[in-house]
Amino acid sequence: MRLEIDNSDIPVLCRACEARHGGICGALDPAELLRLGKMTSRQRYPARTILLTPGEHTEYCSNILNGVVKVSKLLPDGRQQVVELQFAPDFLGHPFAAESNVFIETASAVELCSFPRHMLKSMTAESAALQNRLHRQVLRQLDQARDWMMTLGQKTAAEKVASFLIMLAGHLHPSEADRSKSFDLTLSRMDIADFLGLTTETVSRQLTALRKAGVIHIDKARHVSIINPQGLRAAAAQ
Amino acid sequence: MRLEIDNSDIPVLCRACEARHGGICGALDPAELLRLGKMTSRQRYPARTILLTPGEHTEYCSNILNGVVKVSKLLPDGRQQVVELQFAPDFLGHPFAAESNVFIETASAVELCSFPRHMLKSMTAESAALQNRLHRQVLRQLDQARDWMMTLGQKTAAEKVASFLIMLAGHLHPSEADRSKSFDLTLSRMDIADFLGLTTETVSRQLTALRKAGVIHIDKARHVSIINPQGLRAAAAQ
DNA sequence: CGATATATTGAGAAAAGTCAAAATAAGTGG
DNA sequence: CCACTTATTTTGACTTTTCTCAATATATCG
Repeated sequence: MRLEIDNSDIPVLCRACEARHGGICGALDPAELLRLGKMTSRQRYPARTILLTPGEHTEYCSNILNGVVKVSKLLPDGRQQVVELQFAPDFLGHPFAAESNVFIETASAVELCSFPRHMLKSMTAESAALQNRLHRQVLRQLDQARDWMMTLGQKTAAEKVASFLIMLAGHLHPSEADRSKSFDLTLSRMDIADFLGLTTETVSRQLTALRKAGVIHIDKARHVSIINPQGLRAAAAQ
Repeated sequence: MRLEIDNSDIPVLCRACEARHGGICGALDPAELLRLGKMTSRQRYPARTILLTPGEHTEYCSNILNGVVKVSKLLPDGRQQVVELQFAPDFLGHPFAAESNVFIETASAVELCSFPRHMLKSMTAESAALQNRLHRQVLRQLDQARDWMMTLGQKTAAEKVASFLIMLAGHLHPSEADRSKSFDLTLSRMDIADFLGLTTETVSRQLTALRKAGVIHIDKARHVSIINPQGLRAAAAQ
């Protein structure tokens, strides 16, 4: 049996999918993929689209195909904490609960592959590998959340901003070597501040300090190049 | 068939276990419980026992039967962030990885029910219900971690301390009504500070402020009674 | 009861926040 | 493409919060 015969069983949508192997779909065999593919729709959202608000019900889950998604929590008085940034090929949504307890918004232009939650439910019941993959992603998310708790609770403003740049560079350019990374921030100073537990002014001042120290270069406020990765790591206390 | 016949299949150890129904064992049928029970040992640890350090390998997982377990992360320079407090009947350990990336220590006298990690691995492969329960616990832990990120990033020292007391009261007296809760702090001021991203002095000052405001009563530094639960919630910004 | 660890309190220093203004970037219609 | 408007970012001066260091008080343990 030739490979392309196998491949022909895979939905066209999935064959071209950048996220297929890394995301939860990597745990599915062609038959399962076909079943899921029939219920799936691919959608584009511009930056700053609200995808879900706390208390809102949804019957859909998604895979992130590209772009950055911002997950945050709100206090009654309006204070906001960004609790996670999600990148392709992350799974987005709650496999068991219909009601969201977080605020989910696109931070850049985003493409999602969405499918009904009940599909996920029935497929996890059949495929231990799928549930395993979902389980592992949540463990990874928990670990990241804990790392961020360390940043939020113990680090100084300068260390927080440096840590943020390192984290973002790692997600946007996972394969590249350390030196001279260059990327778009996507998030506004306000978003970064809400992620780091700082104010926009403090974020701006710390970015300026890193720039003046020759560690990074900033172009038009949103585009960052890391000139001295080692210096940045030192500034992040890592 | 009488109930006690069913019950006789359950290991003696498990029959008397306070955590059986709430913890992961609640997902197991008597046969599975018996299999796991044979590999299980119940152990007591005094307060401040180090259970696992970052990088250390372990081939065991546990259920917490009672007591409080402190999970923390360390920075190279010694700064510490407590990233979670775990209570009975939580599952303790990583179902997939042998190497720990956190520092785990008992915060009070603790009783654990430990079993080999490979047992968990083989049992999750067979029982979707067990994997599901583990998966749900991690989702709950992630949600708690996110709530704590909000506390760490956005709240003032006063709000952090009030939030901590509410959280602890909820875990130590889950069934009781709100009014006049009374409990032991278990953690030192240092531990609380490392959990809240504050210093011991600030924690102490904020506790004193709550005491002087008539919201709580403190006895011998470690025993707290909540006099005005509503005032405490208001102080926590929740 | 004394010794040691833990917690509280006070005074001054440092970090980050607030408010206001200026500078830069982005969006819009001619 | 440019001028104009609006939003975002940066910078400065000052305030507040929390930290640091030191002293005192209180608990815990043998």
